Amino acid sequence: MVKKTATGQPSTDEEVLEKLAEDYPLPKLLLEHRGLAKLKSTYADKLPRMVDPKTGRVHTSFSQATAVTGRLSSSEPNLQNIPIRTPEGRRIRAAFIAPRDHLIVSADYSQIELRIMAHLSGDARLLEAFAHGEDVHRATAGEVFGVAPSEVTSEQRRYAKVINFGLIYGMSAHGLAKNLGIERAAAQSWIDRYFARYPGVAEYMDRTRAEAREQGFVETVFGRRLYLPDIRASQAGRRQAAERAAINAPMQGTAADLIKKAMIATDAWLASSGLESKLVLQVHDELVLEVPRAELDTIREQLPKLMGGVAALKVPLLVEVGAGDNWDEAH
DNA sequence: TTTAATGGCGCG
DNA sequence: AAAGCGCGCCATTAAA
Repeated sequence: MVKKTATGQPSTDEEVLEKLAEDYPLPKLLLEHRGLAKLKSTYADKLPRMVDPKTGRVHTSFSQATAVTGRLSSSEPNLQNIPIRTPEGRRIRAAFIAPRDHLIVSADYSQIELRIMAHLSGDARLLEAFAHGEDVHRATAGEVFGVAPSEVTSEQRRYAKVINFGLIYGMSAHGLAKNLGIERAAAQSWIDRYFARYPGVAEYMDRTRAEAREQGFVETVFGRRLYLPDIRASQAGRRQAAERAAINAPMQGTAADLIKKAMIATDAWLASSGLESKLVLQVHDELVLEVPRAELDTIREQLPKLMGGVAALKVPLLVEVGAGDNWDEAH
């Protein structure tokens, strides 16, 4: 039976259409059309109309008190959802260009939420993987599949990546099974194997759910709270949704705290150093700057140190920097 | 014409 | 019944 929407209508979302595309030619065409229509209406048609005639730039508005986890949100236009995942979408991103004699620099925290999970859980294997600068998805695959990291196949790494992300979101065996296209029981056994290899993470998840239930809130590393009114709901669905939010919020929220500290540190540094580089955007785990070519080496050297040094967690904070004539090339 | 709900989908 | 967190915005439809 096909998936239903909230109002009981048959769903035509991407997952359903991909499935139908196995048997019919039309769904594929519809997906293509939808993807292109999305790019045209939301970005290609819209953004040029939002250029401020006074500055020649697109100016977003950042809200500091919208997202419950402490993230900023961006609107009118939202510049935190500019496409990057498809070649067609990247052409939109490439339209964000640096002024003459400047470059766009992007500096993003690598695997920030998984690093925070390692910090919060204190799990020995996870801490060690990050301490040694390992490819964490590969390391996880090695543990879960019982092979040496060097023997991990791309398929195994893909599985491990889905598991790692799933953990951050409080995903169930059902969700993992659907995502990987495997049986629920098989998904559960992967989760069991994960927790057997990373017992600190399992304890952390239990501890967080218990804390949420007892206190009615969870906290980030820096103490910002997310209240969870549904954590004791009699309706299981609402209660489980609150539990997933409780699992996710300390990780997403701590990441938000860290990048806010990084923004403050970056602004203070640029202001005090006489540099002409400017912070122009924040995209959750990424800072975007406009940098005079003459300052590129300085920014490349100093910015990762600055961003990585805003807090001393039990794992190093790695920052990846890219530069280019436009925002796409900066990645 | 504006507002609200809905389904869908762009990003981290 | 739902089973994956957090956002904002599009087109469409219906109501105000």
